[in-house]
Amino acid sequence: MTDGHPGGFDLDAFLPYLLNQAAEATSRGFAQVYRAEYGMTRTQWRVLANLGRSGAMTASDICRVSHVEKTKVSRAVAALEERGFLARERHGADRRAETLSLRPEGRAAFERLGMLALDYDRALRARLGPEAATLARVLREMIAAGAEPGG
Amino acid sequence: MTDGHPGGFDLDAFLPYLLNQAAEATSRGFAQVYRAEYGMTRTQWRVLANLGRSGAMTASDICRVSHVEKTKVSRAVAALEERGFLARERHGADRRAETLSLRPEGRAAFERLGMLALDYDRALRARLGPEAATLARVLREMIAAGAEPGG
DNA sequence: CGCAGATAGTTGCAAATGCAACCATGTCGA
DNA sequence: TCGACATGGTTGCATTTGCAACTATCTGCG
Repeated sequence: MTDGHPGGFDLDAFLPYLLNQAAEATSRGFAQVYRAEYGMTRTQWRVLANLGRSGAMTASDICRVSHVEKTKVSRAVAALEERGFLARERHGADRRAETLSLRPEGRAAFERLGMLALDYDRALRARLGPEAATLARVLREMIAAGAEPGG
Repeated sequence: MTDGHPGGFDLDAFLPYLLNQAAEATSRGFAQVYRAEYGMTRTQWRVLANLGRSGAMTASDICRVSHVEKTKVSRAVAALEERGFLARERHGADRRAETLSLRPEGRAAFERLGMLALDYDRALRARLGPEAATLARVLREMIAAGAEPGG
């Protein structure tokens, strides 16, 4: 499949590369959907999905949970608010933070996209066969563990 | 971990999301390396790695093989050439295309980074245990198949 | 031949990103 | 109570990206 590599490095076996390619390929497909339907960015979709899943939370909660840079979250939140998808409310106990929660429009978008995502995922899993479940489990473990060799 | 979702969509089981998180986490770690050592971009590293693996090839070959946008490749190639890492040569048969090949500096960088990547990958696999091999195989299948449910 | 596409690669421009700097608030210990 | 430092969030700026043109070359067909 590949020719000899002096140091023995084989790009086709390098996990970060494989993960990136697979992630890019699968994400690109679904990106079409939320982009066409709602003109949303990948980050916006991720923020929406997190809020849809976990209910009200702060921006830094989202950062922690989704491992997305805080400026990315900040701007996605601003965009989603602009569209009326979410509301911010000063957090009672800590006035630096604000509690984010989906407004009806945002919830509707989340539910519609959630349905489409489910379809997408089912199709993907159907193609992968029984190993899809293993894949998902291993990925979850990697993410939970920090996914860095040195971490 | 998650509460009930109206449509049954579960973000924690959504493969594109999991793949992205895992890819981001693993790539970020290695990005430190080629960034610190050579000030390279992710795309530049990928182009370098492809050239290092497959020898001389054209930019569009790289696009096809690595599924990277052609403008990204174009700019990465320009940057790598600027640093003296690669040479372009007009393709004999097709004068639109140019054959890219690593120059000694580029090859040296590839070999050094290849070694480091190998270490990185080994550490990652050690953490994952026996399922690392399965993971790699499934990812390769996904990539080969286009990785899109509809494809 | 000569013209209608395809394909290789670059460029312009708007949008998205990363990083550091920046406020505002909160926490903790002397 | 005060000052040092941590944390939530935003903003500025340079870099990177994506997409749509655009040039140049190639291919195929009437």
